[in-house]
Amino acid sequence: MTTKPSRTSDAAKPAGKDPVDAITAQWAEVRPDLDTAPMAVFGRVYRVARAMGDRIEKAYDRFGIARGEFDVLATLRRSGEPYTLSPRQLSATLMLTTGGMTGRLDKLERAGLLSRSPDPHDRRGLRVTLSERGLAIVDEAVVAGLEIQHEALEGLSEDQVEQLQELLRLLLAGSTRD
Amino acid sequence: MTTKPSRTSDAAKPAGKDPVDAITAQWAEVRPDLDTAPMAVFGRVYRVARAMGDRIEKAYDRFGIARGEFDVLATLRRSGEPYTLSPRQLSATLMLTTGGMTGRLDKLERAGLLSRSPDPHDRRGLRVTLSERGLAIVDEAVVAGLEIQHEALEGLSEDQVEQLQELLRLLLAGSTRD
DNA sequence: GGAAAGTAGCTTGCGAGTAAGCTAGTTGCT
DNA sequence: AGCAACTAGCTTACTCGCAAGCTACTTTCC
Repeated sequence: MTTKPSRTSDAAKPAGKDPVDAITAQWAEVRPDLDTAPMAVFGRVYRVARAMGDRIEKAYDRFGIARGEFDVLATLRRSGEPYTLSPRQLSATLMLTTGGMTGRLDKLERAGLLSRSPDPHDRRGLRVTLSERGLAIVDEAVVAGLEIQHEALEGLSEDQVEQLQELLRLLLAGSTRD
Repeated sequence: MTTKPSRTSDAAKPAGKDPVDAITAQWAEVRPDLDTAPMAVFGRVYRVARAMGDRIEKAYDRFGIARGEFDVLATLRRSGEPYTLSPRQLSATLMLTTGGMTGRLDKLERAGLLSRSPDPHDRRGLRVTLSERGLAIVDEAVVAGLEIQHEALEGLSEDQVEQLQELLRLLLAGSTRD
């Protein structure tokens, strides 16, 4: 629970021995010509993303929303008052097609967490606004999500988190370059 | 293409200024009570996972396989000769339901990349075996995927990659603990 | 002012995954 | 031996996202 280094820094080779190590070891055996280092990096990234996604999804369960729906509410929430954005802005921010956005908004509107109203300046457009209930729920859910994320970082010192942050920034830049 | 540091290490605060920074800054404004550090870490993890997944998916296109299908072939490949596993082993390894596995195997079998045969020791079971074509394709595809992953790491020095590796190991442990 | 091009949001059809349930075959207990 | 519990793989119903196409409206440009 506290800041246990979760072992990994005993000998020269930390050899934490996780599933990704097993996979890269297997590759090394059948294809010794390959450099498996990148595979290990991204393999862990994928697994962290998936594991944390699942956990957070489960945490949102009790608010009756899925993760994608939380993302919509959160985007509205952090845009500040009056918690209003257009479907277009939302789908662009969340990297979702307009079709997917329509579906999410339908569900959230049915649940009473937001409302759609016509854009007064452009009759093609809509304005999506967080309802009071939506605001309350997202404010609770974001805390619940952070809680889980915080727990997952307990094995790292503050310095390590900061280091990780910088390295991930580089990695994200490299992964989205071009 | 080479080893451009992609800028980020000029001043004290690297301030690479990426989309995740913008999001956390927004949160800090509307909810200054929240600790947004974990959000930034996992936000970047999600984005890297998604961006790289998309890229690799595209790279596999030219082999006529999707990413999930590659994963099946790769699991068989790295199990070594005779490149045979049961659907159960595959679905367990790939964290896929048996129903999902059936679908993937159907597609791959139809494409001639693997074959299903009865398990001689258990008449309930099957043995899935990589075909010659499947073996050839996965051996090419894995190289193509590594290429892309390697490129994404070009902004990091060898030391940084190693550091990142260790930190990700800790992060994965914390994300899958319990 | 009016046609062409662009933009907003919705609808439809499709692909891929899960969850739940089925059948056939195996293992374990008595 | 015989019945209960388990396991392997498949099927079905459902969800969710994307891609493509639609209508309505706006902007641009002559």
